[in-house]
Formats: sequence, structure tokens, C-alpha cells
Amino acid sequence: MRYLTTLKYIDIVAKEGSMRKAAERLAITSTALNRRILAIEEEIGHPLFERTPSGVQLNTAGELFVQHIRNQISDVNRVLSQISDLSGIRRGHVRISSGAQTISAFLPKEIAEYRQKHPGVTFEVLRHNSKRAVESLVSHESDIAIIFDSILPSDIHIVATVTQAVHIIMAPDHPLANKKTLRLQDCLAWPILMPRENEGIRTLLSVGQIQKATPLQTIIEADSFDMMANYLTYEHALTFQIPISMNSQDGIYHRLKAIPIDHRDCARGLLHIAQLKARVLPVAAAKFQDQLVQRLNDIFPEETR
Amino acid sequence: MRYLTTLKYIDIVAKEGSMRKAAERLAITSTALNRRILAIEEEIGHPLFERTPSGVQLNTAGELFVQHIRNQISDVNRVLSQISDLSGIRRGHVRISSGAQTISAFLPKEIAEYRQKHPGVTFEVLRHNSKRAVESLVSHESDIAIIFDSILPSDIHIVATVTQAVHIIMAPDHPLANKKTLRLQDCLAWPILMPRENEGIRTLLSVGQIQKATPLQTIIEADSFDMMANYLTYEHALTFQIPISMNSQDGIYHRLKAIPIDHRDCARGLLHIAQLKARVLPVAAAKFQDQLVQRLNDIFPEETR
DNA sequence: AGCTTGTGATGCAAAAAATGCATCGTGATA
DNA sequence: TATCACGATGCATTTTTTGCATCACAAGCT
Repeated sequence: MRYLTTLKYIDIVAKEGSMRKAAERLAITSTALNRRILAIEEEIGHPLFERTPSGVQLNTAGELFVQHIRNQISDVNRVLSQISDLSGIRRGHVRISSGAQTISAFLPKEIAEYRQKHPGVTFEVLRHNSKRAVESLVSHESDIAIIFDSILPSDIHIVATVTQAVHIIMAPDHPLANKKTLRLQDCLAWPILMPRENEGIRTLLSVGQIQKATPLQTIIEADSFDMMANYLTYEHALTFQIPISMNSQDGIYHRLKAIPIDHRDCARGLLHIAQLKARVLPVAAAKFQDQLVQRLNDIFPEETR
Repeated sequence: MRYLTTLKYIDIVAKEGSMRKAAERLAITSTALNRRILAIEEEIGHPLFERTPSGVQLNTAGELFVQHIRNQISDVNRVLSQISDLSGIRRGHVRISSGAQTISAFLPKEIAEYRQKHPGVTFEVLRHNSKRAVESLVSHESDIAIIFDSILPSDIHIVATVTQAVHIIMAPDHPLANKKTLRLQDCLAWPILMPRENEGIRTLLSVGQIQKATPLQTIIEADSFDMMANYLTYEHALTFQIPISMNSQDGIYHRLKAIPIDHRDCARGLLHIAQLKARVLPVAAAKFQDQLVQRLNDIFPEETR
């Protein structure tokens, strides 16, 4: 949209922290960019940036204005895709930000199913930790965030929540594999593979460890759940996981045993689906969000609110 | 704001229903206007107007886009006044749309009090019936609406609600003046002054009349509550009113008697304070809204939700 | 039927705005 | 102290926008 160019420029300058860099990225000269910024500041009657010798930085007014700009741009895109909808086909783009929990097992299936119904819709899945996921909502980098075990600020709207008990994962021939539930002290005797990415699980576990003074024998910290899951077939070790990350249909988890930790040792985590408050999602994103919520209700009927 | 000119143009054209008229109002030539419209339609990839020999009219895409435009313009103004706030003084403009209920007695006091705290804030009070009040919110003509006894569509957000029992108003020396409550049949013997503007009261009363088959003897229908109130000092007649319309401090109602109608004969009406959903109000409007809600809580502590 | 009136669209020239180049002044940095 | 990268500015150039004159079309009126 042509009339939004100046706004986009401001957004980029804010992100780059320098007019010249922003100009380069925008493929225009710094002069033109500089002039646009000056002009709009003049028009607003208040500067948006603080000029430092090493670049520019948003001042308070600028922060307000940039937030507004991102809102506007999102909203334009929403309306434009709504207008495209009028011509028949549902098009659109959905941007989801999530931690590792749902990326490998849960989301792919959901996206595939949605795209089967609406092939015109494209997706963008960003792997973020909780804090970054929230930021990405606020900065309009993503439409929907899936956040595990994190307190959310008041400008985030929680659409749905599902509780997730941490499970202990092991090979099916592991000595503990026939138990119904496990205490944390049962794990002391075994080597532990600790997930690195999912800070939520670590936090939940560490609370239990400190309370019970049960130091786990961590032998490997790893990014990849699959790597750890595969490792379990070679040594009688243990790792941790939440149900949504375990794809029941096939894959490695199908050949492993998952046993919930006793709730006295490890609290259940909360998995939120969230969006930015006071924001109207594009049709595609809203529909996909509906599907996610519906699915959580189906898979975890007891744990969803 | 310069970058919004095209958007404003579209808005005006939509309102005028003709490019040439809109051009005149905007003090530009129809050529320039026409070209801007064509250009943005080109950019969107979809026409916004239907061309008829007698002018233009928004099509579906246009309706969507114009709604979006009004949103944007409101939002820009909000942010701009927020930025002005940074320089110290609170400035701003609050637009309220209300029926007759609150205009004469309630609102003036509230506005005066608010302006004492923030002299830079200006007000616009529009007298509308419920339907128009809702429309004015949707079209961004007003920020806050006060609506009596009307069902609100789903894109309107109810901020607060207070129940209002219809009262029968009479001179202090009226034979009925010493009763605690009155039945509708008590009124049959007396001439009735029926408020014309406040359709809410009429609806509430007519339900009672039909159920009880009690045809009231309406001798005067009038727009002005004050006129009717004054009339009561000359003839032993009755009129109807809700508490918020009666200024207790001084004025004519101070010299009259108000007795609630028995709830079996006339249901209590609901007075809503409402705004457009998914809209962030400008600081001034939001603060004033807070004040209104607070005040309703103070005056009608039992009836507010 | 013919005329008038009002509508939006378009070719072309003039006016206005945005852009790019060269350059300045200014703090931070080595 | 020299250098560097930054944002600001004067001036010529390019691009965009505007206004005038005019067209094509449909409706209402005589």
C-alpha cells in the first residue's frame, strides 16, 4: 500500500536504529528517508526519534507511534485479505510463534489439516521462547502465540489454556516402565537427558528438585527432543516431555513409554494459546486459532479451559 | 496527517455519494479526486465504489475498507493526542451520543466536573435515539454512547449498566403524592403527560398497559421534560421519568414528587454506557468514561453492574 | 425525439513533491 | 589527532499530483 510507505519507513528505521542502514535495506538513499522522517515529525509536531551520533532511537512519542503503525499495517492487511475473500477463494497468511512444545508434533498436523480446507493460506512458524513469543505478538511479528508455562502481561489475551503434566520418557524395556506414576526420587538412580529449549519443563522440574533436594544426574543437555528420544533406545536413561509434544500416531514416541510424574513432585504446566489484546485477527488466523482451540478441547477434554 | 488524505477522500466520497460533490467539499477538482480513487482501487486490486449515472456508492469491499479507514483515523487521533499529552497538558476531544435521559440533568454536571480537572478537553454531545447512537459509534462519529433500554448489537461493548425504575412524577400536593409506590391502575383516573423523545420509557410503559389492559389518558405528548414538569404545577396530572433524568440538586424536579411504579406493572429499564468493541478510546474519552461509570456506581450503588 | 444536466473517465501541460548527489557539521573511536 | 559513521541541508532532477478541457454516458425534462 503506497500510502503506508512513510509508516513502513519509520518502522524499519526504528528496527535498524540507523537511518542509513534502514535506507540501504529499503533500497533508497538516506536523504530521502531522512526527509520523510523529518517531514512526519514536523507534521506530528513532536520528534519521534532521538538522534545520537551512532544512529537514532525511538523516544516515548516514537514508541507510541510505532506501536500504532504496526497496528495499522496489520489491520490493512487483514482488510485487504478480507476483500480478496470476496472474490471467492480464502487467501491469507498466518504467523504462529511457539516454543518447541508444539512445533514438532502438534502444529504440523494442524497446519496440514487447515491447508487441506484452505489451500490459499500460507503459514509462518517461528520458534521462540516464551518471552520472545510475547514480544512477537506485541510487535505484530506473529498473530498467534503458543506459550508454555509463562506469566503473560496484561496486553496479551489468552484464548485458551490446557494443563500439561510433565511425563518421564523411557524405553519400553526400562525397569520403571511398568509403573503407573513416578516420583522424582525414582529418577535419581538413572541418567537424565535434560531438554534445553523448553525452559518451562526445566522450571517446573527445578522447583520439585529444590523442594525435595533431589539432584538429578543430568548426563546430556540437548536441543532436540528427537535426539534424546533416540538415545533412550541405547541406554536406560530418562528424559522429560509434555503430552502435546508426543505425537501418538507414529514417530519415535510411539516406541517409548511415557509415565506422568507424581503431582507432588512437579506441578502441571499451563500451555496457553494467546493473541494481542484489542487486535482483530485476519480471517485466516482467526479460523486457524479456532481450529487449534477446538483440537485442544478434543485431545485434552479434561485439561482445557 | 498528510498520509491519510487519500483515506479521508474516500470517506468523504462515500458520505457524499458523488465524486464531484465530495471534490467541492474538499476544495479540489474532481479530476484529482477521481484519480486518487482510481489509483487506490488499482492498488487494492478491487473496486471500492459502484459507479452509477447519478454518482457512486460503496460496494462490499468499499464498506469493509471505509470501516477500516474510520478506525485508522480515530486511532491516529488517539495516538496524536497521547503524544500531545507527553508535552504536559491533557488535551483532547470527547464525543458523546445520548438520548434525552442524561443530557439535561446528568451529563452537564459530569462534563463540568471533568473540565475543571482538564480544561484542555473539549466535548461534543449529540442527542440521538438508541438506534442512531449505536450507528454513531460504528461510524466513529462518537466515542461513548449512553443508551436506554435497547438491545445492542454484538460489535458494541457495554462498559457499564445501571437499572432505572420508571417513576411517576406529580406535584407535591397531588392526592397520590404520599404513596410509597404506585400501580399503573392508580394512574387511570389522572391525565397523563407522555414523554415523546424517550422511547425507552414508552416501551416499558406500553408493555404494562397491554398486559394490564390499562389505557392511560394521555392529554399531552411532549419533547421537553421541563415543559411537562412545569405543567404539573397547574393541573393534577402525571408524567413519567427515570431517576437519572431528575436532577436532585435543584431545578424543577426538586419541587416535584417522584414515586416508583410497582415492578409488576412496569419493568425496570437498563441504561448502558457503551463503546465500539475492539476500539481503544483516546485518553480523554477513556478517562471521562471512567468518571461516568464511577459516578453511576456512586449514585445508584445497588443498580449498577 | 431531442435537449439539458449531471455523472465519472481521460489526454495533456503545469505545478508540486519526492528523490539523489554532493557536502556540511558533529560526536565517538582508535 | 585523524578517522569514521551518523544525521542534516542546498540544489538539480525525476516523479507524482493537480487542473483544464473534453469525452462518453445515462436520466430527466420539454
